[in-house]
Amino acid sequence: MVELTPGERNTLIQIEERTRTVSRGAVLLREHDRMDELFVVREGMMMAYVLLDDGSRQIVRFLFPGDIFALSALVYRGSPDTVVALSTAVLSVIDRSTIARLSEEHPRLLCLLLVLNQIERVAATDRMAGLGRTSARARVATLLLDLRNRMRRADMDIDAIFPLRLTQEEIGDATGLTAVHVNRMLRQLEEDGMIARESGRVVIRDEAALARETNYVDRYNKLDLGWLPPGR
Amino acid sequence: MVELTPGERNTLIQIEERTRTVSRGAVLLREHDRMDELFVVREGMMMAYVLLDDGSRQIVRFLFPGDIFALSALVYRGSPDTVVALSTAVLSVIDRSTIARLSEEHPRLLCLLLVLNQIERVAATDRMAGLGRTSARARVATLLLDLRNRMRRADMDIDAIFPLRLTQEEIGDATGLTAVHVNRMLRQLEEDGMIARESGRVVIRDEAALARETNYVDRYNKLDLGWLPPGR
DNA sequence: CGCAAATTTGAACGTAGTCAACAAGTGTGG
DNA sequence: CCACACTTGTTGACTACGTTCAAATTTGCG
Repeated sequence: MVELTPGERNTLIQIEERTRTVSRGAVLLREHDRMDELFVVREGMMMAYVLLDDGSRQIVRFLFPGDIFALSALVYRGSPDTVVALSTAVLSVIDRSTIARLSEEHPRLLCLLLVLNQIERVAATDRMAGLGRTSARARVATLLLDLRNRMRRADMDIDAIFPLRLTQEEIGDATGLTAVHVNRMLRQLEEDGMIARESGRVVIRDEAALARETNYVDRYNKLDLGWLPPGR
Repeated sequence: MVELTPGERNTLIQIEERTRTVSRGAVLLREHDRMDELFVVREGMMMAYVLLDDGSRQIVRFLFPGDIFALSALVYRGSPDTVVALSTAVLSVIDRSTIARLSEEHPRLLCLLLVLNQIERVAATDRMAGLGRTSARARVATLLLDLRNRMRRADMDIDAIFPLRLTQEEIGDATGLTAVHVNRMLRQLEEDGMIARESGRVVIRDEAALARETNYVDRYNKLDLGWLPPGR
């Protein structure tokens, strides 16, 4: 994204030194839990969700290598959401006081944090538009494309085939649908030749057609970071 | 929120010096427009929305005094959304290079920017949960409460009565509903004695009951900013 | 005052939800 | 290594929430 200076690179390595491994299914953080650390995903896949009063669940974010989360520890004592590992995952653990230090010693890195935040914020509005204004079929198609692309960013071996690692219920909780209806939509996409499924893996058979169904935009593209201050 | 140092206060005043007034209905920024400035709302009310291919619209954010927007100019050249004034509004205009300067001279202010970002991100996940997992009635009720509270933050005169300044179509575009259904929900809330309406103004008649319908959380409360670096 | 925009209402429709039953996987302990 | 239990996926029938379409009414602006 940006060429880092040796000083910045070293600082990052230092910051990300302390790691923790969580195994598939483990709950890293529960809603309302006290928190005072941030995390960076190094390996694996996770998800963040909220539970509503009536027991229903909304998955608000999937996390892949490179993603920072629990940044809300910078603002709230209690976690706004629950974070669970969908595969065994390795995390860097960062104390929130580190951010204060960073802001003074490496202003450009803090600006980059702001940049990551913005990318996410825009991605969040995309999801909002999807939830509010698109069909069940489009939402499922969008999720599949998004997951594939984000897995690909971490593992360039992934191309048309990728491991889904989600139950249909989870897909539903991410897209605002029921598991039953997700099943029907997947089936439809399969019958229409856009995807195939084989024991937990999804095959994208006709990416162009699938993309035409969706409102998916890759927000990690076309960045313009010309305004950044010089690195230290 | 935080006690600013005189130096920080002066810097902020300087940064926010350049203002612009936009009149009701004016489009400040159009989706995909080139942009290289940020804005802070000083007075008035605005909204940001995206248009989907099929012509439908999703309002992704309402803006009130104190809100910063077009921060995505720090990341993208083209605006991800359209921003329109819902009332005559006064804005501070900030060049994006100012953020770079700020990061070097006033690290704590940049941290506060990060904090604002986080508040918004969490509010965005609330809205996602609302869109994905709550009834039409709950969404409308949540919007009303949210708008009232945010107007109140800028104008403490506002209590149970507030000017809506939105058409039912706009409420629909914010909540993922049709104008027709919004009408029915407003009517229902009115019949149930929770609200009343009088020429563009809404009266909250039973706030407790209304709140019970919603998943609304005021995210500007209970902040914990103990980690911030010292101000300069 | 007149016109366009916004609201209101009713009726018919359709997308997605609910409920239920069964099949297929998956993992675990004997 | 198999048997059993439990989770996940699949399918059908029925329901319901919200949409669509259309027309009448009200509101507010120029």
